Amino acid sequence: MADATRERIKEYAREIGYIYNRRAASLRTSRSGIVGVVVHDIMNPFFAEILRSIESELDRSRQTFLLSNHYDQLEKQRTFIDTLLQLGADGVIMSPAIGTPAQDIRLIEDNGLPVVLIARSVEGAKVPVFRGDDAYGTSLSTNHLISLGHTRIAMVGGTDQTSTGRDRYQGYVNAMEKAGLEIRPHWRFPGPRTKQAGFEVAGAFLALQDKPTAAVCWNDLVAIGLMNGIARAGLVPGVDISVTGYDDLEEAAIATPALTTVWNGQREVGRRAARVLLDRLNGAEVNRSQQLIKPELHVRQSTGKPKER
Amino acid sequence: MADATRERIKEYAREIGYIYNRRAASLRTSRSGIVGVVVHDIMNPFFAEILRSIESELDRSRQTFLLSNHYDQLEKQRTFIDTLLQLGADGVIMSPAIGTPAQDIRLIEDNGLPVVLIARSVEGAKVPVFRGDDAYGTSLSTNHLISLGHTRIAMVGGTDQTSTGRDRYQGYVNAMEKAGLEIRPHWRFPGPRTKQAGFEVAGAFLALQDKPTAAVCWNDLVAIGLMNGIARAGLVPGVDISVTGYDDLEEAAIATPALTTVWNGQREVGRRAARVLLDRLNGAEVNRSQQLIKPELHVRQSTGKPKER
DNA sequence: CTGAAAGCGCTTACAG
DNA sequence: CTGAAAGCGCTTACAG
Repeated sequence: MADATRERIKEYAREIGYIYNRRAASLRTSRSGIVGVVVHDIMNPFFAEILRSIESELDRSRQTFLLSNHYDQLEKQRTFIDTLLQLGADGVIMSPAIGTPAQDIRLIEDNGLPVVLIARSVEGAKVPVFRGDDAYGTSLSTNHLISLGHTRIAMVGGTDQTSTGRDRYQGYVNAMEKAGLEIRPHWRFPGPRTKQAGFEVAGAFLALQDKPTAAVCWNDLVAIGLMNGIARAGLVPGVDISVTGYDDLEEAAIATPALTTVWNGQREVGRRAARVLLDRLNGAEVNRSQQLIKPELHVRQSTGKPKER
Repeated sequence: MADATRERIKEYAREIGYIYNRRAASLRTSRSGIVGVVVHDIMNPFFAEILRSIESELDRSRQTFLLSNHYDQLEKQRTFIDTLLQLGADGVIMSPAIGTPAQDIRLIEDNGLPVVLIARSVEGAKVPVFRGDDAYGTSLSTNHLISLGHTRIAMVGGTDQTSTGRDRYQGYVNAMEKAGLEIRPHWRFPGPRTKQAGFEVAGAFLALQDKPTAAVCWNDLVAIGLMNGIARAGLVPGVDISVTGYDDLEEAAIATPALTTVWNGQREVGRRAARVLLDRLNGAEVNRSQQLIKPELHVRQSTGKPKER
């Protein structure tokens, strides 16, 4: 068939409103052009920034992406994975829910869907993982505070239930120990990773007898919430209490005061994860190991010398 | 077949890893269980809050939702709609991109997908619309500022290209005119609806000879950005300059100072839009008119009496 | 009531 | 090289 004829037919098809049926095609070819993306919560700007770069990467390969939040509920995650399998998705990018067993990852792969993990790893799962080097990251911010002269430093937000949480805490502990500083258990405020949570910690934090002069926060949201709480109590963040964040969201630079934080390479994580998945879809053999993206400290106005020594 | 037998078979199917093929089923029944949701940008917490309530509503009916951002690009929106048609989606909930013609909505409906609009309406499209009463909303915040004694009031952020933008500006104009106050063109700062944009307006705003004592902002993001900019310039928002937001995001209550804003019923919008779509999917005849959700003023600390008269 | 057959709209392997 | 047929995995209408 001549190209001109082909074009004329396409033109005519468009005219009469023909719609290509992807279900039928997919049934026949067992390729759907759908990639699943599962994260904790798209309302979290950290994931939103990752999603954007995944989106722009997948767009180029004309893959449709199917998004879901699992809110750290294994059940919700499994339901979504099931939906992906039923729809014949081609692959999955996921930030696994807390407690995801390696077995769940295996099951997806056994059903023919390549998996790429982001942000969190799963012990024992043999798939590519892209995440920041969290322990290194919090050691950067903790060391920065130590070098300013702080000795009583708190850790606010996060949980021990994720690899990220454990690593970020470890980085803080490493830096403190290396500097010979004391780590008091009640200086740690575990909790959700939201502004609201940071805001709510402020009261307890400021009421401590042996009140720390600085806080390493789990992420920017917690840090901004904590700063809001400190400001609400009539103190000045960055002057009375130094605060560091994590992620370097777009918002960090315009917070008041501008937030000292750790750039976590979310753009990079999304882009690389999407590319590796596309490579796997094209049958390429890829590196099934953990790829740590090196974080960087961005110093702004929320940290300064301690007021009292 | 007895129920017990049916259960045993299901059990066995699960055991051997049987996966129900929804593409095949959908090909046969022409029902896919997929609902498309298109918004401007999921990174915007306003849409994120709407999406949450849509999600929880659709979850109950076991509908999968396929999400996409159009970033106000008609082309991106059309591509996504095309994908939905090809996948045989059952319906669409959308916040239409700027410039969406009624024809585009018709085309979707003609292909058998019921459409429900949220947040914005499309002139001439005969489909249900759920949005806040924007003109009424900004008149609430403007009147609040007027009653505090402000006479020079600016409008920051937004665009005339959307029904929402025009209505919010109109509400401000109405309130100003009713109070016999002057509306100066350079007191209007149109612009994107982001924190960044609000932050960047602060400089020009504060440099005005006839500087307003208050600003009605397009949404909470713009308001929080503007407040950050005001604080960065050494002034105190809520004392030196009064600021109002719009939406009442979760964040508004923990901003510094806590933001006076207009609750915009995003939960309500999402919930009702999802329900009406589900009703349409079940063949029910629904009200194809615009449903305005009545906004409410939430007064907090970012507004006060004008400092100078 | 039960079971085999037809058909949804594609793609691909195969016969002519 | 071209065109008709088979088949992906379901559901439903129909014959027995």
